[in-house]
Amino acid sequence: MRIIMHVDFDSFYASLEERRKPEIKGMPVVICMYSGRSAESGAVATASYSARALGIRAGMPIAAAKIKAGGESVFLPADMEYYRAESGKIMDILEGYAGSFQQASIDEAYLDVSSCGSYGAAEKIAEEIKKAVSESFSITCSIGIGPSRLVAKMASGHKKPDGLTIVEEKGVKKFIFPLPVRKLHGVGGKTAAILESAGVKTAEDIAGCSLKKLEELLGKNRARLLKEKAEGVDDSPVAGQAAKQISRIATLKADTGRFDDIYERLSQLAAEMHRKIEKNGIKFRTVSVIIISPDLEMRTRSRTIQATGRLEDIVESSRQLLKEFVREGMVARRAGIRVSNLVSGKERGLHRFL
DNA sequence: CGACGTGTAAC
DNA sequence: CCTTTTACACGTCG
Repeated sequence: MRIIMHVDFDSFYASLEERRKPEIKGMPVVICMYSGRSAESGAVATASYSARALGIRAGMPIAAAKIKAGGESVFLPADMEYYRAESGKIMDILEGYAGSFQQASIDEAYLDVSSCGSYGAAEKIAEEIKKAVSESFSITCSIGIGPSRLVAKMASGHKKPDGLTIVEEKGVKKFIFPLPVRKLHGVGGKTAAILESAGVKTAEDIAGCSLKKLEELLGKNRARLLKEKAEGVDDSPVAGQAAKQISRIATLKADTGRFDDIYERLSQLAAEMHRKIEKNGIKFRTVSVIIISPDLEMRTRSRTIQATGRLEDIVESSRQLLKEFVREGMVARRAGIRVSNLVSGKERGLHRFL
């Protein structure tokens, strides 16, 4: 039987800024992604716990957060380079405690600690990790331990910040069943509304629901995946996975339908993306252009070509795709670029044999 | 089946 | 007033 740990750094960006600027410690700290179109346009990336107490949440417009904040609070621009560098150092420490390891995002990781033998031993490791991370990096984290990634993740979310929650196999149903459907990973507002209007309110309701009925509500695959989650079933291994797509998107200074304006920005994004592609030795077959209109609707156009890693191929494909958008009279608030159908650099492709 | 466009979700 | 990046599912078309 496996023992999996999920480690989640508490309000990570805000915690790093408080460490850098001790004078703001304890104040409501709001880390912002500024879009650059006006002084305050943008969204909240992370709010410290004292900022959350004021009702400030990730994803909220900065202007809305400022209204909630009132007086004594600190709004800072996100410094992603710094956060990524610090994250990398912490992840290196965590990896040392795991049989297998998977970084799930900049501030989350899964550790397979099965080889420690017992939940008691896993708890000791978790305490050691908290101590090491706190001493070396001055941040707290919340840790969940369970028999699967699914349960470990839900456990880490149970008590925050600085929490440690253990859910053993025998306690899984008791832990999951009372949860409102919205709390299950993969259930957002839309899905929750569908389920609730069908009288399905808790994880236990999902578990008790026939697969057929659930499929009518959500479709075949989502129904199966959600039922497994509600029942606490998850066999997915802790293992890194190759990326399947790489994208870059940016907000434009002003809404525009002009080819030249959008093309200039797409070219910059393509160059940025290409550095990452080079670094990873990746090739791709599909290039997409993403346009977000002033009413925030997303549109994409894509084109599949011969496997390539060249910047010129990204730029040329995106030029053609953007032409289509402009011809259709599309106006852009934001514009971006994506490569997918990734092929690892060494693979030459099956066409050699066909 | 592969390609394409959209929707949902999480961080 | 409304960021950024990634993943997955689903419908449609040829």
